[in-house]
Amino acid sequence: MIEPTGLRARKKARTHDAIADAAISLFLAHGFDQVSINDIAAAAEVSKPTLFRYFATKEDLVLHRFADHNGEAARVVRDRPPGVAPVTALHRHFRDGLDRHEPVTGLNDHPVVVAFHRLVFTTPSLAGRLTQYLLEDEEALADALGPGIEARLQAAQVLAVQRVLARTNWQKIADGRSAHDVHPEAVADADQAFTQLR
Amino acid sequence: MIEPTGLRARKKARTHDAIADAAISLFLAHGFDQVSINDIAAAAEVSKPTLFRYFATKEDLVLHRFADHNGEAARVVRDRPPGVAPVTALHRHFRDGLDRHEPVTGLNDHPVVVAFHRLVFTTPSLAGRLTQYLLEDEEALADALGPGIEARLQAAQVLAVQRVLARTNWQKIADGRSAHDVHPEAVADADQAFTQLR
DNA sequence: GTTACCGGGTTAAAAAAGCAACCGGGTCAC
DNA sequence: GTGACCCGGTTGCTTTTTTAACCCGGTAAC
Repeated sequence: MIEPTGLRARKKARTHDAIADAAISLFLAHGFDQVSINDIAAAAEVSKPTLFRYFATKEDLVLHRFADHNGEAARVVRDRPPGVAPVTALHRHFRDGLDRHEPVTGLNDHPVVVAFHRLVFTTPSLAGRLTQYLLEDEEALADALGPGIEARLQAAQVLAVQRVLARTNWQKIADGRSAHDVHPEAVADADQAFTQLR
Repeated sequence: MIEPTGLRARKKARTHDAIADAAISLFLAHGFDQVSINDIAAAAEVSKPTLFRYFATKEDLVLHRFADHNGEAARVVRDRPPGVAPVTALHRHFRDGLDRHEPVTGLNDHPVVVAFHRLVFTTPSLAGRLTQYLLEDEEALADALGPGIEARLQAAQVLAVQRVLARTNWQKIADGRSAHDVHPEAVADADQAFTQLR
């Protein structure tokens, strides 16, 4: 997967990042609804149509970071080593995420990450759009698990589990505890939840 | 002269500066002939045709700084206060340049300015193109001075004087002396030369 | 109750930039 | 001497970006 490193691609990536960075820092500073698209475009030194060529909606300016994880669950299942059950692979992957303190797991106490999550969870339109992403993820995972209603159900349950685990972790950290401190509980919760899934 | 502050103009100016800065720093580091247009375009993160849309020739990458002074002599004459002779106005303007240690006067000991001048004077194609610029300047000055052969002659003499004065100043500084040290001689030389012009 | 503004989002046309391929002159190898 | 390269510079086509204008829903003023 050697992507083109031409001038065009490089500048596109830079513009994308410039817009996203400007948007998120403005949102964190003043709140989602207090910042207009025009403000962001001006801060990123880009015109409004250009901004919308990179991000379909205002919400996506925030959520593209989650979108990066789009289809991740499905990929984990598809790429699992032979002889490993799908749920086991997902379990391991989630635990790896906890160990690496990945933001998606909620187990990250970096101030900007915490602030970012609070922004998402406390802004209705963002939380709403985020669930849309989760639904797409769910569908992809279902396809990876196979045909039939059982696959669909399992996919829904897995993503529900991950969502609850992540929110629980984030809540503990938002209450002031450190990621390191929370880690054991997070692992225990995950182990229990995933074991129950089988 | 309120120039547009739109995005287009701003980015154009930035691209222009990026190309010029990349070019000059590469030229100073490795010499004019040792650096190719492709090197400069790559360093400025710009394509070759784009580079040539901003600068007509390789030489102009260096000389656009002189080009900024294009028509300056003519402007000084046109804008002189009433009752002041053209040569007097030019004389004063040159002396102001000396006092402000403007690079065009040669009386500037900043290392990159000195290196820049050496680059120009020791590279034949650059020195050649520079005289082209001087000729245009001369014509403009002649027009500002009025019609007829006398105006043309005087214009030629004024620019010749300025050129010699600047080169003399630069030579002294290239020999290791400081601009502050050379300043009195430079003023004396200028006063003598301009007085003789009348 | 319209009038007028503001915010998210779209459109069409024109400018700018990128890319690839080329030209013409020089130079070096063989 | 001819074939292969490099360099300065150009050309035509495509992609990207800007600009200004607009649509639509909400909301505040009068």
